[in-house]
Amino acid sequence: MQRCCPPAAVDTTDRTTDAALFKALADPHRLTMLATLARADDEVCVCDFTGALPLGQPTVSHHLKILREAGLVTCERRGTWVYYRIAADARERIDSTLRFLIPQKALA
Amino acid sequence: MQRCCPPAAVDTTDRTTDAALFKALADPHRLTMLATLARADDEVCVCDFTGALPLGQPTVSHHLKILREAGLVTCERRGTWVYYRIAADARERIDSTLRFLIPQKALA
DNA sequence: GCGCTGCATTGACATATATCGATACTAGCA
DNA sequence: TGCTAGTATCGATATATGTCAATGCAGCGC
Repeated sequence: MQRCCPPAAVDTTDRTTDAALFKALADPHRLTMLATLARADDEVCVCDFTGALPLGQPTVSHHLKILREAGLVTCERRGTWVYYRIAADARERIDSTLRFLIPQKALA
Repeated sequence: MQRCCPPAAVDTTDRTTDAALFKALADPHRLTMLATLARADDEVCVCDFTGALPLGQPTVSHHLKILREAGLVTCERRGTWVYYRIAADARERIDSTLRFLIPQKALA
């Protein structure tokens, strides 16, 4: 086969970890939770999510676990209730992943 | 049931569109393609991807379609070959989605 | 036209994911 | 100790997703 053009250099960096981060963000309900936590002055109780989201309690717990395992939120149990808050570096982690993925071109 | 705390305001914005954007980013091979396009001075031929990725040609085409439908890349056919380039506003679209999702807290 | 080549689409299949019901775990309270 | 309530985990299921083989389509050269 003849060449179409000078062969382009395909970036060979493994992006599995980056993809995992975006995967955690790839659900509208999880984004709702994150947005809520990001806007909350303080922590948010799980029961607030189960009350406000059109999801069963196990499903809410499932999504929170995914956010936890992605390192985007942290939680703390106090008595019967569990309170979640957004990880301090959540935004920065996504930002830096993005910067590494799509470096900002110099402005023309 | 007694309250655990003053009820938190759950953000009710529909995040379906945002989730769709992140869904397009939630695959390592698609991130590889995006990173390559972001670093290419010019456009990249599909054959470069099929040559460099451990994927069949239909699969590469499938992933490129997803990136296209997400508005992250554009393509142009010239003769036998099809050339892709990253959308000019790809980075900004993701950035603004992120800013809307997790507003940067004022620094303490 | 005919054949060849690069890319897109289709169909099938295996795996992953979202969801729920049932159940287990933990903490507070009688 | 038992009972109740909030949360997490488990099991099952339906849907979504990634992958490939087969096929279709567009453009080029004979």
